[in-house]
Amino acid sequence: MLLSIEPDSSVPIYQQIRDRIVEAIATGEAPVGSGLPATRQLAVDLGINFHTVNKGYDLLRQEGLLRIGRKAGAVVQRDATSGPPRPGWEEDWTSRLRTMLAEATAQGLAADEIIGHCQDIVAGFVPVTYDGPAVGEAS
Amino acid sequence: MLLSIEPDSSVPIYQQIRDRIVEAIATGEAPVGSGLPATRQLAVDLGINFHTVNKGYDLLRQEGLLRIGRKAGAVVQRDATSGPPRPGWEEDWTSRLRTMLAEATAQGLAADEIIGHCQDIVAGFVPVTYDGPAVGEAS
DNA sequence: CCACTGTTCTATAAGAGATACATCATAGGG
DNA sequence: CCCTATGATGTATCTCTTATAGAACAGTGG
Repeated sequence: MLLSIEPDSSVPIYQQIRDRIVEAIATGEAPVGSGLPATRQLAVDLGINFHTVNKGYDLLRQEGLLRIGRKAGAVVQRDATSGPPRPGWEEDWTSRLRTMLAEATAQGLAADEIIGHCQDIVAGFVPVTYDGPAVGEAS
Repeated sequence: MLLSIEPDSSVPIYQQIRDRIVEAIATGEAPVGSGLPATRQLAVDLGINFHTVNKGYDLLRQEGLLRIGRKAGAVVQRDATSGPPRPGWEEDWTSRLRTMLAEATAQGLAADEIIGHCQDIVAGFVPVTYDGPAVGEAS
């Protein structure tokens, strides 16, 4: 897990951490069951405060993508087998996606160009499936 | 132009205003050349401060989607004929889209489901074309 | 005892509102 | 016809609240 942060960006650092990890889950770089770095360790690596990392992890926990425990640290949890997303997630996500696609349309991108971009991006992702041992689970 | 705002949302009000207007441009509800309500008027209608509205309008101006003048107020400007988006826009947009699609993948949505959502949304948009008189232009 | 996470507290910056100022259009009087 | 008054609009400055980021401390399990 190697992620980089832009300290001078307008998006909060904890949001950047959350985004990069979400992308790592989608690309398969952080498969379900794999452990993420400890909050303080990652904070040192990024040169930021560990509380900021903690906030990013907590966001992912609220989204059901992470399980945080003392023993194993942060473990990627969400997959097709761990139940559906929390209620209302799909509506919220669709709404945000709508805004994003509207922006592209307003900027002059044609419909097929937009869909092409989406396909290119999704093609780089792998479906989340859990094929390893129960890392972080009680023995 | 009828737009509603969620005052208790976590996303800033000025961002909501910007998002709703972007969507209105994409759906054709606010075609290029049409005028938006005056900042103070819209602020009264929404029950918020006019400065907040002004900030939302200013965002759209920076994105090249709006032209603000005393005479005609805020006028939708961006279309295919008013030049390309500002440099770096497409890279930034693609990056944000990537995060959004990764989120859906991590939540368990299949690739074809994601693309289907995108197609459904884009199908509700109309290409931005300017077919009216030069509203707000010097005579 | 060591390695982790969780909690509480404190500066700094962003969001939202209130107020005051500058600018332009239009109407009315000279 | 020109000048000025008034209203509308956009712009700038200030203040209050909240969120963000950082620092020190406490709790928990191996």
